[in-house]
Amino acid sequence: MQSSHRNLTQQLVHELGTNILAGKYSADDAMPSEADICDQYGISRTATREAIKMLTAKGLISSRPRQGIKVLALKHWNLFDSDVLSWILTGKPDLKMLRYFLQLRLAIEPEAAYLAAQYASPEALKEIESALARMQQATNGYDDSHEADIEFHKSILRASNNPFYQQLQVFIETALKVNIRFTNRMKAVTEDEYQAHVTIFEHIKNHRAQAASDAALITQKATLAIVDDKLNKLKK
Amino acid sequence: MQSSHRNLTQQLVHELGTNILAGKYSADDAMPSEADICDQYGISRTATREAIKMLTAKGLISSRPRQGIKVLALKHWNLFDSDVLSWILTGKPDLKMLRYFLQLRLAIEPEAAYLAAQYASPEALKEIESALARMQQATNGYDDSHEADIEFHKSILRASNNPFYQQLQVFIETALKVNIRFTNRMKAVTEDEYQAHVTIFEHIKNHRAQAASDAALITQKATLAIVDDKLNKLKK
DNA sequence: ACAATACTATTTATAATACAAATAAAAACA
DNA sequence: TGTTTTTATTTGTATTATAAATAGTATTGT
Repeated sequence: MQSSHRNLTQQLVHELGTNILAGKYSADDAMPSEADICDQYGISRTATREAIKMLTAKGLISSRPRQGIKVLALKHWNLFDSDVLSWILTGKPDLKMLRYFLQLRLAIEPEAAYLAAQYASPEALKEIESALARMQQATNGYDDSHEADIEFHKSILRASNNPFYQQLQVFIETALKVNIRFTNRMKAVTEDEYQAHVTIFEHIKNHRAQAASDAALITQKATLAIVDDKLNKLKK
Repeated sequence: MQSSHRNLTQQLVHELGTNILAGKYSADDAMPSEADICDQYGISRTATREAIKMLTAKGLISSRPRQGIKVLALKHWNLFDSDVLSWILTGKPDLKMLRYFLQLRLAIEPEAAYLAAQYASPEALKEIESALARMQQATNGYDDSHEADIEFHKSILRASNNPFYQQLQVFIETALKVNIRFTNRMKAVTEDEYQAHVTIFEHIKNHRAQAASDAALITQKATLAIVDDKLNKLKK
């Protein structure tokens, strides 16, 4: 178990969480009992149980007398929990997972742009604009373009003025990171991509909600189409 | 603390969770310490700490030495956690909250219908159809129409074949329950509403993805417009 | 007077032990 | 064979003790 600034319980949560997401305990009954975990990691039952409770709260496992600890089915997992999302990222997501992410981004982001155009505060607008500026600098090599890209998408969610959309920031961030990993570009964001982002921002700034939504939709559809295509070819 | 079939830790999680969502500890430092909670509910530190860890895992609180336990800002809460959603429902959500729900449903449900039209399995289609049948029976007074309505919307999410959309079943269910509470209808779902649902199903069944999405969108927009209107009038 | 440092008190973090409760599996029984 | 009882295993709860972290206070040196 890696040493760290975090306490024992949190370290164990992280360790077991990554293992579960990596499918290490998929053999159904392969999840160790409380006592096993204590032995294996050399820590007390107190810390172990608290870690187990945290994973239970995130929907990853169940823990009952005599039955022991079991990894639950995927449908019980809190997939929008930021820890769970970070563990997905650790666990080598495949193309299918990328498609799942894109399919939800396609729903979320255009509507978030719509809401941002309606409700964004001046401060929220400034945040979007500053992320955009960082992207431009990055095309000149002065900044990390992908980081700025992520910040742009997150700032629109914040501008939506809706706590549910705001909560989805980590989801979108993870989706973008998975996407970046697959497109495998060491290269920065292209000029075309940057211009598409500028268009979205201009529409938001000028309160053209439907136009902002449409502009966001187009990019999403294009990206998803490419991945759908790849997956269809793989099937053959 | 209500007695129940659940164990002490789970009872305490529920108790504290509902209190937090009800804004009982909003006074910043009003959250009691471990020792206080033990006294107040007459239970051991073990059970108390495990409950605190579960609430921490859901993003509701933080707990650090010397600082004690604090309710975190809304943006840290895992709003898509099914427990948190159930506690929102307990906590008398207002019109603004209903709008937040509707704004996200507007994004999710049309796209879910789109995906269902593309990917639904025969079994998934049967589930949608059977929910629809229950709605029709309900117009004749033989079933709970709202329950059937909720089941209809959830079955489309399941049919999407995407774990993220499937995970949002509890969110949509909660959104519908909040909506039902506000429209305050003792009456069943109307014939018009039922027909709108039939249309969506037919499009899904016949793989007309865009038509299914559009049909789902129309109802959502109408509902949101009504609530937006109410809120605007309240501001004046 | 001020800044840096050391101290102290409070609260959570971890460990260890003991026993209670739940329950799956095995044994006894009708 | 089907039902009931027993048993063994695993988690649930309680208690006590000590360690670690840290906000607030006091001290010290300049």
